[in-house]
Amino acid sequence: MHDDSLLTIGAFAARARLSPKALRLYDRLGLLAPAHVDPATGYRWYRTEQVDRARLVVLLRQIEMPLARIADVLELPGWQAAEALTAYWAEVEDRRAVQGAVVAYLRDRLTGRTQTMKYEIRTVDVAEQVVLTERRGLTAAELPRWIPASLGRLEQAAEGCGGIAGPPYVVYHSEVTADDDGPVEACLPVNDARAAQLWLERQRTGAALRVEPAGRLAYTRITKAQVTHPLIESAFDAVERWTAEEGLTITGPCREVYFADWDASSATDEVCDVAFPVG
Amino acid sequence: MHDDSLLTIGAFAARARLSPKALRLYDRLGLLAPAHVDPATGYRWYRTEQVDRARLVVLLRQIEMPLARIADVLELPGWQAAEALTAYWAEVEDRRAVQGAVVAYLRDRLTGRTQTMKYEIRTVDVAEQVVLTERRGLTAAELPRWIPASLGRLEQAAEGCGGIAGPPYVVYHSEVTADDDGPVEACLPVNDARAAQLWLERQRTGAALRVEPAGRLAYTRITKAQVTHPLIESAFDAVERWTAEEGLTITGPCREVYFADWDASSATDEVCDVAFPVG
DNA sequence: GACCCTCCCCTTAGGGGAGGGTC
DNA sequence: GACCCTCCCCTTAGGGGAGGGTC
Repeated sequence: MHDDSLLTIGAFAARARLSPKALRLYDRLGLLAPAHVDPATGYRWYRTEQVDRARLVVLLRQIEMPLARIADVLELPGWQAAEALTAYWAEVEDRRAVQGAVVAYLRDRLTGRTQTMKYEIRTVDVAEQVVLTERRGLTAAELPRWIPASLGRLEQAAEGCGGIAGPPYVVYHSEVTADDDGPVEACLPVNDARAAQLWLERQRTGAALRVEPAGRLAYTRITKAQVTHPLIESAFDAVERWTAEEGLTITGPCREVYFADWDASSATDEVCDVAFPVG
Repeated sequence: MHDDSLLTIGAFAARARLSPKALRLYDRLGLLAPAHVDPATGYRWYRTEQVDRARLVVLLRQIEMPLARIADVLELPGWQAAEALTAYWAEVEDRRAVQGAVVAYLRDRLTGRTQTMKYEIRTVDVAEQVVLTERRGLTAAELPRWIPASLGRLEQAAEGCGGIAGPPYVVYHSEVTADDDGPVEACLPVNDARAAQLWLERQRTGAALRVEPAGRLAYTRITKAQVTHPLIESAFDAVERWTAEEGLTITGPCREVYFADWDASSATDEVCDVAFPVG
């Protein structure tokens, strides 16, 4: 009746190393339709050449790519498919890097705060700076949205103020607790203080201008994966403990200095200094 | 009516950084029961001290630990909880290592068999060996179960044959294809050929004794993550291509030599040599 | 008015059947 | 007799409502 070279669903499944159940699903989703379906019996018949495509699906499922995304990849020509694969895997690895940081934090916490996490602490002397700032009372949950938005506005504004003179940073004027945050200040050093003054008077935005005094910072450098609650707290804790051990005094509120391009960084790239002014 | 220090589900959720929906689920699963439930209204009331436990659940969910497993971890004392966490994460990393190998293979395949995967090929001269063997026709799907079972039996048997004289290996007497495998032979070198002969006559098991002639092997060393279809095929391919390039001739069937303790190895440990006899 | 309650439906990728034809 | 078909139910960790009380 039908072509002898056609395979039943069971035979095809065995060749492709997957189950008839899976094949019926892939058929229904349009991912891998049988070469022929008997209109009377509903029997599915597959062609031997379809095994390659089926095997590819099996492999992509092995790396847990969702079927919808697999469908997209299957439509792409080879090299673009390889790029899509690479992009997908990069997402997976980034997520895993963040999770790895969480695991490190948890291990510490569960073993009873033995704090085995290692942070390398350094100090740096910074000169006086004129900074454009925005200030606001925020809860911890609002921070991840507000910080980029505020820094974005400040960068925009800096163009009229002689340009950006250094990396943006965020100052936490009250204790960084998880339950409620006090005033938070986004800061961006600018080159031209007088232009900034004039600009502010004209614009009447929420921004302000102030002078950040020269001083010494104790800091530790962390990766993008670590810039998240509650991980980042353990970095702050580490700097605080270190200053105490060194006999230094904390002379101001803690801050995060974002020295790298956030969007261009991957989870394991260092992007931020967690710092306290010390004396 | 109720204690002023109690929190509503909404307030508690905000502090713990999760949703009321999630809290109701955790309540139902017995993972995190409210301190008090009003019998008349069904309102859930949480105590402030419960926030820590809730935060712990949030962190464990961030690393995608299943709720059932989280429930177990929560019952453990601190250091054991840390061990359970470590065990869980090791599983995750192992799975990811295997998937990483699949990604590498796929990248090659999708970019059109440019075969960018690098295998370091070496040769080694092996002396004549007396080996205890089991032989059987198997499909690829049956291999992962049969190999360890067979080698287990041979190890058992080797005790009566002067002990194990070298790493076990598996010989594929027909082409290693995915669709159907021909005869496969599990081999274990033993020290005492005469004892083995006597032992075999007494036992009448499925095992046999033969002499593996001395010769040269071309091989590449692979990790546990790579010992899986279809990855391992690309390793065999690489060895085959290398022998052709070197002007060598393949003089016998290919084999896998398991030189490391399989169960004690992690996914990224090297465990196996993929080899061809060459002349 | 804002908050809380209990259903109920939905999502992913199939596996495990039941009940009934088909090679 | 072994294989295939189409339902139908089940699993995870919640999110999105609807409809109706509660602070």
